[in-house]
Amino acid sequence: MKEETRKQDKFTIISELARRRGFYWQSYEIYGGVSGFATYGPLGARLKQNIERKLRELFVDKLGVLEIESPVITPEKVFVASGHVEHFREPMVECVKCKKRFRADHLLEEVAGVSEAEAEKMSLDELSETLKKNSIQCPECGGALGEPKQFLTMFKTTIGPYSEAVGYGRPEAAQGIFVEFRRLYEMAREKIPFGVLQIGHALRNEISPRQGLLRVREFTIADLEFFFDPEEPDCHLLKEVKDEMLRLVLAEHRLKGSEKITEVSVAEALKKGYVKSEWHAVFMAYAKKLLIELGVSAENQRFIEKLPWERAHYSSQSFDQQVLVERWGWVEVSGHAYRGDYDLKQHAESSGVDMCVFKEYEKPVEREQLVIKPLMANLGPVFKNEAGKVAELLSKADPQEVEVSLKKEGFFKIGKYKILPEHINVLRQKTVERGRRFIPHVVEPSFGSDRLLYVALEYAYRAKEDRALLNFPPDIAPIQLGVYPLVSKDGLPEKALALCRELVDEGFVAEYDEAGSIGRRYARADEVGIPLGVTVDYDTLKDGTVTVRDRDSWKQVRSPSKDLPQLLHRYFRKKIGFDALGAPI
RNA sequence: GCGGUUGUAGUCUAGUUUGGCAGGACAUCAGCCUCCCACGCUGACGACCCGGGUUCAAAUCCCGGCAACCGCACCA
Repeated sequence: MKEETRKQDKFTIISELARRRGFYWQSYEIYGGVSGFATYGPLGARLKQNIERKLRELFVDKLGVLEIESPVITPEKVFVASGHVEHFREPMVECVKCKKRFRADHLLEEVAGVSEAEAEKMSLDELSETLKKNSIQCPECGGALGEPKQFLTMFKTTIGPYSEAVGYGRPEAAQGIFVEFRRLYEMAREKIPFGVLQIGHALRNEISPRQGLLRVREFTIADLEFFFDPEEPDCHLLKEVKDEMLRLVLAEHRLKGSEKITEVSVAEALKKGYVKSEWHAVFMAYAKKLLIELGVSAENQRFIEKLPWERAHYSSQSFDQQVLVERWGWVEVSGHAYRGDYDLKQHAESSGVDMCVFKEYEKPVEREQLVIKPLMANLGPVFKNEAGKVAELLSKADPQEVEVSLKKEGFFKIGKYKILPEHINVLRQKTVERGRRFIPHVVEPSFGSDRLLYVALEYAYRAKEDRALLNFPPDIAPIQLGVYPLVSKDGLPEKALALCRELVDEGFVAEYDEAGSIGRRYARADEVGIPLGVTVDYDTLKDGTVTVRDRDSWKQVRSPSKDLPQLLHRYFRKKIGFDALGAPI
């Protein structure tokens, strides 16, 4: 891209506008700034809250998902169990001569022809050895390579005064949900399926974050872990979104080097097996609708299926929801991973806590079961002090086998012990199974708040008659109303200020402005995306009506100020449009 | 992390070649004007990325750091 075009591209314009008007900027500016960290100003903080509120409305209010808030600092054990300590790192080697750094595993793949799967499994020592064996040198300058080192992309810290109590800043909010699964399951009244949402900060020590809000080291993630029974994978919400169209870039096409878009309905995507789980597909549909509500039209969105080696270690199928932005092309705004039972299983194993759920059958299943009961009175005298061991072995034996062997041979050999019929009772016992125990499967939609905010900004940006305008959807606009006196004299300011207070009292985010000409104030308001302007003029003094101005069309309607609260509430709830706010002028 | 380019009020920028009072525009604030889209007038506020060096004197030259942009690399 040419320097000139870059100067005017939307990323530059948005970044400048964001800084100037207080949406966001780079943190720690007074000390020169630190890349990968952003501070949200008054407008940005509010915009972000509004976007997150929409996530809550969608998932918590409508779908009944539970929301929690858990710590960022996490003891090492958790991320050892989750696999992050092992996988959230890159082996790097540095050239001794030119100091360039390379991924050690990638070098082996490219230069020595080691397969990707193999290279990924290697330890540092193995990598080092293989590099030496193949006498691999710096691909840039031919210099010698140093020892490979791990670059861990999690932030490491210690908990309390003991250096051995290692902790990490979480790179995702999901683990905070998995480790609390038992309690959350109880709070869901032990009913499956259910979902848990967490919106909070996550940390990733990116090597070189350079894309403004799109890649920061500390960011806000909205992880929704949805737990369901893999044997009953049906989603009751499917009917609501089955006809929603999804634009998919499938792995099979990507493997052939194509980014062909397959446009199918949710129902079709499932039928054709493009998306493996109903819940997965349903959440993708909701994600698409959410982005539309944030101002990103369908044709500027797509879901790209991750290739096996691009997927995170826990995932068996993943789609990234991407949005087209001007400077960088397609960028990820949400990830949709099928995590299976990976995480709960890992935590169950590491912690020793059972992560199974119990699901009652509609009708209990009666089952006749073969049971072996050792008759200790008879075993004792024969095996003496080994009798206990024999009994234990018997409890592990397959009853079926025991019975068959006894019938056929007249005895059953277990280890070095010979069991005769009189040593045991073989019973047919009726048991009633009332349900099933299993580890739930998880589908995870995971949104990056900061990225949602950036795309909402970029898609809201319009240049109109040489001035900037942000046409946020009214329900995410950081400021809802601008209230103005037409001129600042003759009692109009007092009247307007009173009206503004009244509207704030009614629960609106309204701002009063009397500085400069009315045109200038409209322009100022447009630039931060205030959807409606309410202007008090001389007619207001006579008949109590005010003008309401629409940010996008600049149209105006006239309405009695006393009707405003009710009308505006309906407008911001999307019950009525702008024209219904009053009489045309 | 590497290489190249760059860093002047909130924003855009002049000045850097050749060291010598840092200037403008927009925005903001106060006042005037103003009956609906950045009008005009008066005034005010406000900057040389940070640290060190050379020099009588540094925005300017040199060194180091930080940051941004571009390229490379990286992005579980």
